[in-house]
Amino acid sequence: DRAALLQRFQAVAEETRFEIVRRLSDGERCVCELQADLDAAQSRLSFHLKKLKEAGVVSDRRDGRWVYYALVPEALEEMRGFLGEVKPEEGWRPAAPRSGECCG
Amino acid sequence: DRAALLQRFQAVAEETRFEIVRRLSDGERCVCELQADLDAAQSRLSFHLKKLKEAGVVSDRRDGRWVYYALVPEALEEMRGFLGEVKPEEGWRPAAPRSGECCG
DNA sequence: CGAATACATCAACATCCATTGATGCGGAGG
DNA sequence: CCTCCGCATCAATGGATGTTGATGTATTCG
Repeated sequence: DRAALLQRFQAVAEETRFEIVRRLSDGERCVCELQADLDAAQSRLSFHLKKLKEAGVVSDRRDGRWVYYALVPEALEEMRGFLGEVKPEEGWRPAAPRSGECCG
Repeated sequence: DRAALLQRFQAVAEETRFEIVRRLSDGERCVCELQADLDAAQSRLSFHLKKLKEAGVVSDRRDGRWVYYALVPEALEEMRGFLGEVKPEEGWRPAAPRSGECCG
């Protein structure tokens, strides 16, 4: 789904969430750990983690009173796939302006 | 550079610009072509193309009175690289809550 | 030159989005 | 139970960002 893919890019393309994703790179973390790492208010993290989860970029798991967040590999792979598809292999257009009026 | 990388994600993570990138997938296009394809106002496209260019995602080339925009493969590859790095291979953390207080 | 075309830029406005502090909720433990 | 802790949610605020219409600039052509 194209809208879902865009949503994932939007989720990652924010400073705080970008850093969260990097932190989750080497395994799951609970909110309070991220809170300490990023020196961010708790409600702020909750907000961003929710965005990431809604976009399908992370998953959450409850263990006692802690909630652990982890990356969803498939989501990242999907984004990677998009970037791979659009990347121009070698096929360039020879710049042929439309005949007569540019955009008839 | 980490800030530059984030900027690239921010550039792509917007609906109009996302579509522009898709359109540029099969070669360079002038603004008026994109304008027709996306049915968008000219000043709107100029605004978004500027953002993409500032982020290094596209390059522009002037030919007569037309300006052609094209994707920058290295930029897309860099983003791809990031997603590949953070993607958890198989290494999960066994969820060991911090001893005593969670975040001492 | 002067007119027309392709595009960039600007200011004003609208809209979305992140931050903050307060409150709510559920689980754990005395 | 009652309380503390980890986390989610909410309303209000503020700042960033996209949209629109007008104007500016460069280039081509008659």
